[in-house]
Amino acid sequence: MGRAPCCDKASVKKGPWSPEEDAKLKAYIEENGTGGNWIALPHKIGLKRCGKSCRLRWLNYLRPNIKHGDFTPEEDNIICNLYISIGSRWSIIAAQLPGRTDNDVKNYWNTKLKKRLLGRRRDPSRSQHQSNNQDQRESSNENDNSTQNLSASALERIQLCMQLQGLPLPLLQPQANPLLWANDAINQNQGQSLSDALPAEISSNPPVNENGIVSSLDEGLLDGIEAFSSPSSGVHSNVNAVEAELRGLLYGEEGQVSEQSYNREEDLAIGSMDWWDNYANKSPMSSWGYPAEPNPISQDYALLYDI
DNA sequence: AAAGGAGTCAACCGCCGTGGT
DNA sequence: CACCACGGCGGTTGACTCCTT
Repeated sequence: MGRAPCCDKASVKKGPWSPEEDAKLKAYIEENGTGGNWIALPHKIGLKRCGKSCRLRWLNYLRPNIKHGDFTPEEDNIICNLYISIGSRWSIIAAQLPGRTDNDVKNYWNTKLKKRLLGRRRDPSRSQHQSNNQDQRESSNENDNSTQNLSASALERIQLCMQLQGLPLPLLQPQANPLLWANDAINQNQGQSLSDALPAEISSNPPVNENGIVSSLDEGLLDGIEAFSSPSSGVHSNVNAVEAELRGLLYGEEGQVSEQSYNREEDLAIGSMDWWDNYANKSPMSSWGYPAEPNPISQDYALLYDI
């Protein structure tokens, strides 16, 4: 049996708020507060709106000191830092950004930052010799797409997997850096089965069923790692590419990630260790390409979660 | 100029945690 | 302890705008 709806869906208005509705809601709350009951509020002021809708409208738009648009580089830093550390905990992230709402931050991440961090990929069709052969172009694009999707989803899913496995937060555990984790699994265990390649933390609590098949939750993640680690795939160096790209982006080298940086083994060491060590242990903010300064947010979060 | 695609963002949906009874 | 109502949250949707062809 499902939960009773919070309001009569048939009688409430949906969709964009009119200026009149905004004015009513704003005037009432500024004078009386919410009264501790959002559900009852619309009835009090004669709005044909769901209480939740009123709450959302107030928190995301009408509330004083709300900032819209034009996120600053510092705000980008905070969002990226926290997203990598804690994932899509938008309310926590937004709480670190005065004037920003969780909805705003979420939208900003999904539409801009994620693409900048995960979505921007070198386009082989541009760097390779131009070909007039349509089949070749399609083939190239296909490979590019699969690599692109793989990199992004693998990165996010590695993070998600770790969180769900209850592993230590990467922020304070460099050895748990998902990229390092993937790299280690790949580079130290070439030729082994994936389960053998998994780190102890995962192996001791494997997301696999009795048949040795990974749970649906982690299939994508492990697909990604399989593909990275497959000797025949030739794409395992894309972990390096992701790191190089992250560094390129985060160190302000936008558009300057070179051809060479994508397939050089040195990148593994440079990208993994420097990036994460800087991020986790030294001056986290400096690793994002902006002036180094203490990162009270990380500290606050560590305190908050007692890690 | 028009059509289609891509990007953006406000708003909705439904689940979950919590506090009150 | 169980139940209920509510607030909070993250994921998703859809309308709108802008861009490209």
